[in-house]
Amino acid sequence: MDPHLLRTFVAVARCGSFSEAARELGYTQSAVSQHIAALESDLGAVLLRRRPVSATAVGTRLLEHAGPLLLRLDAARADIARLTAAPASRIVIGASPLAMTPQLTGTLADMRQTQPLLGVTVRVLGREAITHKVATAALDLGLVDGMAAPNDPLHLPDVGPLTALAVTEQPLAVALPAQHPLAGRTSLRLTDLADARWIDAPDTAIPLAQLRTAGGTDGYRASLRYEGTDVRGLVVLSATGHGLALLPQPTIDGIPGISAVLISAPRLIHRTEVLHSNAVDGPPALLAAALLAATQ
Amino acid sequence: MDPHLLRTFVAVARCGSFSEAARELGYTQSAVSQHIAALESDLGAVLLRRRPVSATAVGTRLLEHAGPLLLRLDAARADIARLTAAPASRIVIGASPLAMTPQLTGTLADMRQTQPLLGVTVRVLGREAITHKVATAALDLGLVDGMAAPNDPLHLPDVGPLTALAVTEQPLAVALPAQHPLAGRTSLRLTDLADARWIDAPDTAIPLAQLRTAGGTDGYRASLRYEGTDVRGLVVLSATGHGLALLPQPTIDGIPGISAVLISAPRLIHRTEVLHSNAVDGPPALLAAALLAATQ
DNA sequence: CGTGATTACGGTTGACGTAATCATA
DNA sequence: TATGATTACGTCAACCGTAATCACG
Repeated sequence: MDPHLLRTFVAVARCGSFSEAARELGYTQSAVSQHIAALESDLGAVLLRRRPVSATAVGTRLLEHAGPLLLRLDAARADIARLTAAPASRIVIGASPLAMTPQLTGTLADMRQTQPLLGVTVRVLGREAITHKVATAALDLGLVDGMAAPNDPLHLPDVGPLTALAVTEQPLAVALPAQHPLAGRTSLRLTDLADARWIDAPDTAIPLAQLRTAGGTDGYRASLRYEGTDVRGLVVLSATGHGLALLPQPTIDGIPGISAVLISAPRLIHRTEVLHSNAVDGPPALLAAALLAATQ
Repeated sequence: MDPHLLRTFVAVARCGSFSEAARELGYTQSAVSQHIAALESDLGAVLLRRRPVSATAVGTRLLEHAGPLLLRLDAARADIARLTAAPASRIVIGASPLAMTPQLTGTLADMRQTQPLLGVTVRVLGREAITHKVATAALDLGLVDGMAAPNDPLHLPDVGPLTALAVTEQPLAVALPAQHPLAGRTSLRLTDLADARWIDAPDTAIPLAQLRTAGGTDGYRASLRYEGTDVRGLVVLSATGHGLALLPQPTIDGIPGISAVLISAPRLIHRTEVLHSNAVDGPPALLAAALLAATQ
């Protein structure tokens, strides 16, 4: 189970073609064929059906292992490189849309005044992408938001020794169109909305899959899938009755046409965390410390 | 970053000796030396100090990556082998001490009546060991307990695509000696006990480290460390005033000399989960389903 | 000095490319 | 028949062992 072979395997499975994967990896068709043959003989199972190429049951299972494995391997490489290399003067921050609160951007502004030469890039991404990219050093710092029980850490994929620190906890609210029958309420139980129509915006609002897990039901059906990372667009959709969305209360409060109704049960909050490789020094760690200090 | 090299590296770091690691791995001293040299040149950093052998800062960091990485690699191997091999008639169950409730052992007894030929082994272990061993197929089924927010899954190390299903949720209680001033209370806030003396029994009761995380304080100091997996021994220690322990309420209720005082805040419960490789058939999956069905 | 890590060197193995062959849409 | 996977084979590098060397206690 050489990582090279695994890498080839995932490439072939993704491309659906030996030759295409070979091109992508800079190998010959033959080498790819030999890689797959080596893996299959090593594991004693057929991993791929050929012509057309598709993963068998065993192959599919192996893919579930291979992804995280290769990610962690890249993360380890990148982490060691980060320790070895000199600290950069440029810093790239990845943030999920709801993590971009005025509170956080404010402290970032303060930070820049003390270190004006620091080149800063902010990149808005989905939550999983941020975790992966922080681990593999494609980002210096991550700001991730999500839903959790009070004082509970977010459930982030385990991609290596990263430091996650809570920055904010805000109440959760449903974005209801102003004319919605429940719009007048001050609070609601989440389960009361299990049969409503929701907008599934996994990279922006709380993913519906998470609501189902938290509620233990298979409700929270999606009327619309929203791909992308723009909060305003989601709010506009919600205001015009396309469906509900679960968001931090301050984000939706005061927006015309929308009523923010707090979730009273189960006890869940919206949480933002800073994510970085747990180096003690360097601009990312300093900035993380500043964000943490500013919000406590 | 060949896994072979990583494996050699962790062996050397653990043994504190190239020659000892060579013996353990079945290599020559020379091969081990070459492995370490290859790793160091690949990563461009010195990983080990020699004479005596100890890990450098970079080496220590690499060790943090290498452990989980190699574990996942073993898990992937074992998982594929499990899919390929015929289902065994023997089943090995790993359980953390507090997961061994009459409720669970009862359903296991029922199960044996329907499948009397099934050879069953029960092995009591620490939580981490169970997760690792289920992932690497050293166990067919795991019963793990822990502390969590209501309806929240346990925070288990991510060692691959395992299925974790909730079996029980029980209230948490502190085991107080009967003569303790707070023993008469029906419930307590956990933070009120932050300055008390605790027994740190990470493999039996709730680990104190977790209490600190949940409470956000660095209290809950240990007066005694209890290694091992025997609940009765822990209770005896607690009854004779050696320190407090956090346990599921039913476990301590009714034991003479001990008062079980419920935890009212923060909202935390004791949860038990069944853990198994998510195969759909075979004895482990059937047993997991039976356990789940019996407790809902 | 002696134990233990490193370096030198050789044999074997394994990996990849070229090219021929096979199989399937 | 054409595209694309497999097999055959040659070359080259990588790996590990033997043995000599080096270095620290």
